[in-house]
Amino acid sequence: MNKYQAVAQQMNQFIQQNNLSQGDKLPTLNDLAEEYQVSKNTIIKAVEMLESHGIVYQVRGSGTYVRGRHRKGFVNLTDVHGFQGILKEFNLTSDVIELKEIEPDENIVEILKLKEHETVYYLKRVRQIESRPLCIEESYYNKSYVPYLNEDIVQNSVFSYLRNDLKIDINFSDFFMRIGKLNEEQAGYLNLKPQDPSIDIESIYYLNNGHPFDYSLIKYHYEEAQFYMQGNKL
Amino acid sequence: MNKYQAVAQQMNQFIQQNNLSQGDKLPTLNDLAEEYQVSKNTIIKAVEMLESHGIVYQVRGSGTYVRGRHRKGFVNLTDVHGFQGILKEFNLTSDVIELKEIEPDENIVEILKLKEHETVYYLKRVRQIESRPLCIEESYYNKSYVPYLNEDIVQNSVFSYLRNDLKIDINFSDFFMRIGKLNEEQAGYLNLKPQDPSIDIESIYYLNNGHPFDYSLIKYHYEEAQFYMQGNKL
DNA sequence: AAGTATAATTATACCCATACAATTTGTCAA
DNA sequence: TTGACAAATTGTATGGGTATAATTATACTT
Repeated sequence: MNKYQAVAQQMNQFIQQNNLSQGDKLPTLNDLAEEYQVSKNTIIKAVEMLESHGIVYQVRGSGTYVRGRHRKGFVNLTDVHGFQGILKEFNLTSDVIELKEIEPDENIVEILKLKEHETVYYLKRVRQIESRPLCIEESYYNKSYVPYLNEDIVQNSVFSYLRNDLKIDINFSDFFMRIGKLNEEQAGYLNLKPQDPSIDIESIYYLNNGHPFDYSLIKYHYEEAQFYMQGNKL
Repeated sequence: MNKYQAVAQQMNQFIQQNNLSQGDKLPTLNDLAEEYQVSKNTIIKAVEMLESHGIVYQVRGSGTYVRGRHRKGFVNLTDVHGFQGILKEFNLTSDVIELKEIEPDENIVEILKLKEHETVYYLKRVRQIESRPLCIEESYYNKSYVPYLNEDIVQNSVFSYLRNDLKIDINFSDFFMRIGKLNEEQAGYLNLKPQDPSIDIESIYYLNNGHPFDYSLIKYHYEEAQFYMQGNKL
């Protein structure tokens, strides 16, 4: 791991363990550089990383301060695979509806930039929060990049499997959100009525080389799901 | 303006004007540094800026590439006050319902960290896209930071007034999103029925010194509004 | 004594130069 | 076709400056 990442991680741990909150001041950059035995620019990069994750903010001429913690119960769209994890304070479970290898339709081929006859893993899950249905998720993974999946893996976090075991790093992602309607089957999974609204989020995840490898369509329970996101300085 | 901002702006212009699209390769960092007559560090910072705005992505060992343009018709939550602007390809108009100076309730006082007897501007607008109602917006501006507003200003973009005239820069912001329901008055403004769903977004905007100065609650028309956002590398 | 302007100090932001590391891509030989 | 190697390109780390905003201390005035 790189120095600035290691430092950022340690600083984050320090903040969490000491339960620092909104407005608490951190040592100056010079002191931090001294403390962690790195150069000024490296500590700056570490703090920038924490800043981009919404953990601290910096004020020129004044110092570096801790940002208020996010409200609980909100799905964090900013930090999907970052320091905090999604809704980690709650008990998340999954029912796997379907997992199979398929040759997908044109739409998916286009989105994932698949070549002729390339296949994908199709995964359909219903995810619960504290045993209440939260969302229906349909995902397509390019099999060239994700060569193997099984029920065990998809029962838990697919992303941590990708990161920890396959050493796949996500570079960036696109999210599209709108309001949809539930059909009968979907309503059944979410304990709602057909024609009830749903929060539909399409996601496309890209690898470090800029190639898309995962397309997901998630329908969230409109009463259970709340989202948090964060804007940073232009 | 700083060098790296100026360079980023020029590079962005170049990308837009030459209509570069997904996967198009930019010159190497060395060449760009040469071209714009800045150091390698500065060009790196400029490219990082473009990257964080979702305009380009970088692949180590390979080069810098243009990201695909976002779908049209989506409110860009990533880049609220950045290069692209919100829905600038559409005709956005506003009806000002109310603009007044008030002493707000406890909730607002808490969120905006107001001192005893500090007042705020309260602004209520209905915003239309291509003459169709898009959202109802209620905003509270801390009068200590936004000393003056009038109907003319709020008819247009409040943010560009803040940036260009008051020299107020936003450091970061929080967004909370959930599904709400419309009451009779709100349904009237949006041409919907009472009890219809709405997309509710709460926003808090913070100044460079970390102080919140604007709290907004927006109810979007659930059929008109679609949102785009973007995740960046962890 | 209290408030106000001014100066000094502190702290982050920006810019530059350099060195080397890590990754991808192209080349060439076996 | 494959593998090894070289070249190209971005990423990381360090060190040194200058600029600018915020804070604190000082001096001054009333």
